[in-house]
Amino acid sequence: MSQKPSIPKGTRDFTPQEMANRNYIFNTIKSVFQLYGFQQIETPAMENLSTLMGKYGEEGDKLLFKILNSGDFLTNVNDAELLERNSIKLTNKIAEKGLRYDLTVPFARFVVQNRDKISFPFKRYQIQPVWRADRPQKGRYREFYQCDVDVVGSDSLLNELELIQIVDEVYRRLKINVVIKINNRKILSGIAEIIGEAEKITDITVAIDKLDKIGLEKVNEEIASKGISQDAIDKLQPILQLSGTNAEKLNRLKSVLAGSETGLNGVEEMGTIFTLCETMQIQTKVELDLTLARGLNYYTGAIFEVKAMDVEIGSITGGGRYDNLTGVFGMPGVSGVGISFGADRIYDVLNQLNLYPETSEEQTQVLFVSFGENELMYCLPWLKTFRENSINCEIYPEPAKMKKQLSYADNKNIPFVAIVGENEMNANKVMLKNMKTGVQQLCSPEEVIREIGLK
RNA sequence: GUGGUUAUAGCUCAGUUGGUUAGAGCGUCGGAUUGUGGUUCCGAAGGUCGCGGGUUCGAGCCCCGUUUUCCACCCCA
Repeated sequence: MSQKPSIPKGTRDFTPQEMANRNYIFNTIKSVFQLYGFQQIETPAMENLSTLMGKYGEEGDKLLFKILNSGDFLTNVNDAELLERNSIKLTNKIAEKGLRYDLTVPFARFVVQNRDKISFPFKRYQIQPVWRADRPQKGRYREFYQCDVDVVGSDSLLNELELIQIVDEVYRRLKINVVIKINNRKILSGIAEIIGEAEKITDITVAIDKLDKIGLEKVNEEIASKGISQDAIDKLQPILQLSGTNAEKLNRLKSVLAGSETGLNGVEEMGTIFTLCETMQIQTKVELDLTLARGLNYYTGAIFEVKAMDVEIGSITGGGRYDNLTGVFGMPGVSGVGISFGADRIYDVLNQLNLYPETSEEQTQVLFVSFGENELMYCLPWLKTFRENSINCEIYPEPAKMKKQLSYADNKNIPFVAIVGENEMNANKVMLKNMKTGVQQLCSPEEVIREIGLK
């Protein structure tokens, strides 16, 4: 009575090889975060649904995984409610927890709840999986990791600079060519204001965000379908087609947005950020892209998006400035800015470009091969010594045939084997074999440590 | 949520117009080789053809449903 095992839609297993590769990404990101003084936190996989609901819009609520209450969860539901078959209403009665959808909202909750233990500005990073009941497809999963780094409680644009520096450093270390696209919500608001459609800011930004994907014509169609006047659309055209250097674009915007205080404010912020980037000699290309909008409505200032140049994949990092994120949890006036590295997409990029380092630090360096109980016992103190010297080693735990033990080393890509039989025990040594060259020699513990240390 | 697509051995995949006992490569295990891996040779194990129904004398193949895979849209990392 065996059944074929499977895992839920949109989830994945990771093999040891894959984990080594993923850890390379996480460790790289982590060490850069720490370089800038960010500290790690974790929050629970599940949150109260009241914390999550309504934070991601109506679409987002549908994508939340809800957790059925334990026990007899129908106790509080009466027959009338059951017969009504209203899923949303019923869900509220039978599920009070859900899996986290991102790391930002739980972080906002964390800040409010732990404000007495935090000193501001609070710089935190968080690397954890999130879950979305989305339909999986390329580069898109139902369980995936986010690597979030945020500063809250500081309005300074130096924070924006630091985030750009972090992006620059992380992708240099990972050897991925990227371009950082940057825009400002205030500029977008200013534009909406100038063309006389300030109310429709969301519809406009959502549409122009698709510009490089569907083209100018379709964008205009979509904007028109949202009830925006032809006059406004005409005014929008020169702005959408703005080109040149960042400075040229900003200059042009300054005159276009002359009538909008918010817009000018945004232009000035961008100017400051570009100057800072130049001063700090950011190597990655930082490009003002007015078509960058990002769907999330809680952004209020700068918005970032990072694209890989050599691979066709969605954005691999994104974020922005959000004022008052903690407001919904009763703590107003806390401004924050942060970005999120999409670890799973970075993983896909590295896989396609094959950019992993050749040797992994996690790998076993020596395998002890032995032929009987006596040999096993003889090896144990050796293993202890090696481990005390930080050499990853293991012993084949049963007296199998040599062929089998060596194949095991081969499959695990272990560079050295220490063969132990009667001769070696009598000499108080091991036969150390280099699996790559095939060369072997009798060695004392010190000699083995030296030999492997040389690698 | 909408549209398309896929499912056959542990993995990657063949399988003719619906016709007897469903094949290959890789991997696994055993042997050639009792203390030497990767290469080679020989052999073996391994399948309710995703699941449920239907058509048919007969279904891996046709029809319906369902689940799953991948892809596009919506949205997003």
